[in-house]
Amino acid sequence: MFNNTDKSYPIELVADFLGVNSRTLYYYERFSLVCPARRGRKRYYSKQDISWLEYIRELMYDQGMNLRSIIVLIKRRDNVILTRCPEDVVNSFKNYLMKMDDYF
Amino acid sequence: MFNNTDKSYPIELVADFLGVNSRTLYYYERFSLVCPARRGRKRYYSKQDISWLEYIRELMYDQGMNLRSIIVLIKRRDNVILTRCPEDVVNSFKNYLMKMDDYF
DNA sequence: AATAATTTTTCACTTAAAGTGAAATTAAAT
DNA sequence: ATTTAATTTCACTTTAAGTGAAAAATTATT
Repeated sequence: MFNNTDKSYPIELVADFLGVNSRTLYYYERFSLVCPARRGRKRYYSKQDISWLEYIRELMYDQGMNLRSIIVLIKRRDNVILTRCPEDVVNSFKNYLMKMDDYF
Repeated sequence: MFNNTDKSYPIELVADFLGVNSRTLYYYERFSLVCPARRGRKRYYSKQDISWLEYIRELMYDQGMNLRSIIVLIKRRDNVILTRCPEDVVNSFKNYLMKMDDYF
């Protein structure tokens, strides 16, 4: 139907699919952990975004990582992360205005 | 002076060396993350205990892991862990009375 | 033995990360 | 213009990790 990088799924659907609150997705977005497309003001996520978000949950709940350490891996361009992390997320960390630092 | 597994260092010295509060070491002990010897009621730690504790701190602060996930790795007998984790700690997880579960 | 000193234990507290509920705001649709 | 729906804001909750201080227990000293 949609290809992997087509930003087509609205936030409620994604939240529902992942079993998380949509506020959690807004929360992740503050750290640029995911970069949905905006059409109008609505957010749309790709399949890749969704599996990346699933991977984040796995890292957190199975591997016991926290958001900060996931961000560190993205900044480091760690291989484990890069195979899964959408390009737009990686790019959002190019400007070394470090996302997390505003909030912590 | 002492070999690697000699339990010879008292808690205050270890806490001091690691830059943590001694209460933190008691806290880790509740989860069997470290098993000091007791002579009288005093605790004594080995060199291996100390470098294992250092590794725990590294996992937590550099790798962003949490105590629960470190415990999961010990239970899994994960290779990364087993090379560092003292035998008595590994053994303390043999009885599958899972340490963490009483408290969480 | 009595007292002092030290270690351990307990209890309740602090801090920070992660997440969330609900109202207010803003934009889009009718 | 009014309704509808997504977003934003604010303050709150929850949990993990850690800690301060007093109480209890043990060991050492006089």
